[in-house]
Amino acid sequence: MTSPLDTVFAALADPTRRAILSMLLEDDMAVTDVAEPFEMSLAAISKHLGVLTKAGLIVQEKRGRVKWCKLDPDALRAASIWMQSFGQFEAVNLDAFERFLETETISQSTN
Amino acid sequence: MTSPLDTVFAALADPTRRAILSMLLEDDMAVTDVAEPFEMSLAAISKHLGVLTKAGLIVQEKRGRVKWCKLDPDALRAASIWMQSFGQFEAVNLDAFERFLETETISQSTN
DNA sequence: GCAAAAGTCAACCGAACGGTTGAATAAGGT
DNA sequence: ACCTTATTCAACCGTTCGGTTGACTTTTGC
Repeated sequence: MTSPLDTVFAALADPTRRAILSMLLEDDMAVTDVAEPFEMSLAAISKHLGVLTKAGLIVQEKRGRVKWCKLDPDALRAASIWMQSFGQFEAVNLDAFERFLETETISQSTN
Repeated sequence: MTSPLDTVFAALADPTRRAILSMLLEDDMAVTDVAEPFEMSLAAISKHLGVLTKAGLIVQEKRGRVKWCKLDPDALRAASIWMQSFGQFEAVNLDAFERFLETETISQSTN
């Protein structure tokens, strides 16, 4: 048996997939549009979206010939709850968080 | 370049490693004692501890011939902060959390 | 009706993962 | 000194991962 946390964390372990989640945080997107900023094939992105879907992090809904991807925060919430057992995290420090997101973005673009 | 989040989430993606973290949450432990409840070789556990160490989730300190493992919540905090950008998580619901930990433990023992 | 667009599928590839075993190293106990 | 305990190392093995390519399906626009 594999716990849902296995798939959620495994999905989050890839920088491309985290970047996709960030993009979807801003707006729902079609598969092709998700793929556009990346330097890899559409098929590769399609696979990544499959991983995110299986992990329950996004949902995909086909309308016409385009498949829309939208964030589904429930699985993330479960994982977040798990993590908070360690370290008794205080309320999010937004300053630290923004600095953090910035370095994340930079390290992505230099992949 | 690989982001620290890559290694943290990858480390968390394995149920054995999450179980080890749970154990270390209660107390610092020697490698042999960490290995005891698991049905795999000591070498395998040693590898898992290596992964957790590289991810910064634990620290290992050798004293005499035994190597002590203790939790290091800093890396987890960073990952947790990242996750909280999705879903605007409210303060932890402790009831839900305990139910959750329970199912986690069960799904582990039936591996 | 047909070409183009959106997306997936299947086969393949090299690298990383999770485990094993057996040998090696280091420190303690007596 | 020597056996035991604690832990790692190295080599190996099968499976999964992240990517590619090329063929395929479905929908749309003209």
